[in-house]
Parts: sequence; structure tokens; C-alpha cells
Amino acid sequence: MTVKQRELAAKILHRIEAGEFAETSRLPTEDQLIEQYGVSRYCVRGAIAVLAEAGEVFPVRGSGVFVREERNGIYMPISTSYGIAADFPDRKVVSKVCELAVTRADEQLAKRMRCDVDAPVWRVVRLRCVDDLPISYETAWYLKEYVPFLNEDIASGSLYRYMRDDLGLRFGFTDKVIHMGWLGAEAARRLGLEEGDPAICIEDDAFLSNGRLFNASYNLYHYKNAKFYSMASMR
Amino acid sequence: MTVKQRELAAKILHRIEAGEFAETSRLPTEDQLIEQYGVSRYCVRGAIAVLAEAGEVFPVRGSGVFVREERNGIYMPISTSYGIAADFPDRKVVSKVCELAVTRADEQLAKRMRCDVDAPVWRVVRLRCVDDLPISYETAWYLKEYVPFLNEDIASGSLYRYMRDDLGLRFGFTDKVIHMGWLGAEAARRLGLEEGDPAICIEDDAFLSNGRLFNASYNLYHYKNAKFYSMASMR
DNA sequence: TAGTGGTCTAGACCACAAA
DNA sequence: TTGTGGTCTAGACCACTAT
Repeated sequence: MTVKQRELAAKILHRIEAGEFAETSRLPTEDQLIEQYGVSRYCVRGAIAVLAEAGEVFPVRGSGVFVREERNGIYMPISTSYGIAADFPDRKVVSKVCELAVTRADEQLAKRMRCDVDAPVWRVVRLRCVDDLPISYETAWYLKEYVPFLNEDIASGSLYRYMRDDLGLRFGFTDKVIHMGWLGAEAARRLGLEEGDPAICIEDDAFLSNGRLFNASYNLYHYKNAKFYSMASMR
Repeated sequence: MTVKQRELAAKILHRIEAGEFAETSRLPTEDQLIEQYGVSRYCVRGAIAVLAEAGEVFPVRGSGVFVREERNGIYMPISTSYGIAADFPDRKVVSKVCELAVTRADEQLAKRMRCDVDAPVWRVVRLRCVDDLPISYETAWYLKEYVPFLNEDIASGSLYRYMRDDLGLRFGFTDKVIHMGWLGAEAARRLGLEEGDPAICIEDDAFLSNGRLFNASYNLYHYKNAKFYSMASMR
């Protein structure tokens, strides 16, 4: 969705959160929103689609757009994600850098990252915490070709923001594979769990907008602290 | 996305799978597709969006729409899902019905299903198998208000297809929460695992298009046989 | 029957990539 | 500079809900 549509969605969300539609739990009609904001129907529908995807509203044909009841709990979205920091804008997101070094891709990594064997890559291992709660133990690789410089200071913040705003990289899409994994000694120690404990494991391949893979990662999530949600339309 | 757009996407996908674009790994331009199929740009862009969401192609502004390299392995999509049968149209999907009975909602279930305490609900427990491999142990509840009749024969097939085609229910959206769980004795026995083994657990709330919840379920996935994938744009 | 969201078209202009 | 996908508008008609 476009910037304009997201901005409109944010405005409407503020009105929802202010309780403006609490009585009827129904948004203004599309035509009313068109007039209120002076935009086209295309924009209004885009904004509503953003809100619907986020699970905030659901449109009913012939009837209106209804506000969904509040969801409880804190969950990580599984689909989107410009990184964990973007997922929790209001929370204290801290990354403890456990390893940071340039290495060379072995055969297996080269295959996964579609790069040459021995191509230089950053290897970054971090413990990700939200509000001082350990959430995940992440092992990530970044092609040095696209990320020429990195240090502990940058890695302890939002790497995605750095790559986007400072390096000018443009992200395209990600592939995620979710399965079960088990904690090694180091991961367990950092997460405060026991070696051999099970973990939800997400392998993430991130591509630039030109289709080139630039980042692969292996994430082990704390089985108590991390939950995920996903909202989907069934049409 | 609309039916027309999905159909167009299917046609384009057939051409992709036939290797028609293998050389350049690039689709015809939007204008060419408009002409080839005699539809508007709206439709073409919708069809490409469908393919992009499915991870088949990625559009690059100013350049074209590119075919993605083939993915390997069999994974379950985490977002969509008209049920497991729809996810694997080419595979043998079998459900073994372990329990099927009408019960009454206790306080906890009533809260989750937004129904009255003591409201009649079907409780259905099934072992879901794909190609004879046990995938998940599912405990599901359906409001009898919306699903007046059910039997083992129906439950051993696709319940969603039954509800949609035979009962005329119209689905709206689902909420999924993914976290870690552990197998009880019965689930472990059915899945061929050990009691206390870890499992990826997906709790699923399904709503009709009018926003009414009609189905809640608790799914424990076989930690070896079930993997999930998710494709997401990062814009 | 009136009102609302869903689909679709035609056309304009913008942002970006490649030649 | 040209061609591509991205955004946006205006307007038409359809499908469904509510009255």
C-alpha cells in the first residue's frame, strides 16, 4: 500500500482509538471519507485495506466498515516486519551483540545466499530483547557487497533502519520458513533457558527490490516470551 | 483479490510453469498483458499482485516483472487457508475423526467464541494427514447455530468446503496466534510422537463475512512433518 | 428502494531502470 | 530518452444489506 494510503489509515486509526466510532462500531462510509479527506475512492479503499489487514476493521458489503473488538496481548506480526524494532515502535527494543565479524561464505551459505563461495559476509549474532525480556537469538548474515561497513554500535540498534536510511538500500520482499528448532548451549544461556529446550525457529531470507538476496538469518524464539499473530482475509 | 484477477493469475502461472518466460525470467509488460487478455490494467495489476503474494514473481519498478527461482520443499502457507485441503490441492489430504459430538460451551469457550455459556457447539477432534504423513492434531469448535448438522463422513473431508458450498456460509477473515505447545498423551499417540514432545501450536479463530466468529480451533503440529512459509513484501 | 462496499474501466502523471 | 511499474483520479456498474 502507498504512503498516502498508510497515512490516511493512521488518521482513521487515531479516530478509532479515540473512541469516535465506539457507539456504532462503524466507520464513516467510503463517500463520507472521500469528502472528509478530499481524496479519491482509490485512496480511501486502500486505507481501509491497510486497516483490515492489520485486523482493526472488517468491511461488510452493502452494510459498512466495522471496527473489530480490541485484541488483547502483545504479539509479533509474522508477515510484515522491517525488523523487530519497527514491529514495536512504542517499546524498548534492545539488541545485545554477541558476535560481529566479517567471514567468508562456505558452500552451504553461498548456496543459500546465492553468492560465490568465499564471498565476504558479515556474521552478526544478537540477542533481541523487548522491554528487557529476551525474545530471540538471531544469527544473521549480510553480504558485504551491500553492507560495506558495520560496527557494534550500529548492530545494537536497528540494522534495517541503518541499511535503508544510511546505506540507501531498498527492500523488496522476504521469505520466511517457520519450523521447530532446539537451543544450543550458547543460545540457551543468552535466552535464560536450558540447552535442548525447544524453540520456534524462523529462517528469513530478505531480498532487495531488485530481487537480490542480501540478508539471511536464523532466529530462535523464546518459547515463553515470543508469540506471533497473523490476520488473513478468507476471500 | 477478485475472481477475475485470480483466474488471470492462474493463466499467467500456467505460462510460467510451462517455461515460457524461462529465458529472460521476465513476464510480458503490463501493457502487453492488457492486450493479450483484453482486460484493464486494474485486472493485470491485481493478477500480478496475486502472483507476487504467492511468491511466484516480483515486480521491479522501471524494469519489469520477474519470475522468482523455484522454491524447494513442501510448506504450508501461514496466512491464507481455506483449510488444509485447499492448501494441498494435489495431495492426498485425509482427516481421521477422533471425536465428534455436540457439547455446550463452558465459560472459557463462550468467552473465546463470543457466545452464550451453554450454547450448543460441535466439538471435533481430528488427525490431519497429508500423503499419509500425520501433520496436525486439531481440536475445533463450531457454533451449532451456524453448522446445524455434521457427521463423521463430512468431518473426514473438508469441513470448510462443506460449510461454504453446502451450508452457504461466507467466510470473512481469521486470526491466528502461533506459539509453542506440548503434546498430551492422546495427541502424541495419534501423531506418532511422545507425550511431552514440543509442537508448534496455532490457535485459529475464523469469522464469517458479517464479522461473527463461527469456528475456533487449537492445532498442534508435528514438529518434523509440518513446516510453514510466509512471503511478505517489505514496502 | 436506497445505501453501501466490490469490481472494473480509461486515462493521467510520477518514479525509476536501462539503454 | 524511453519504457517500465507505481500512484491516483473520475466515473460506471454490480452485489449485497437494510428498510
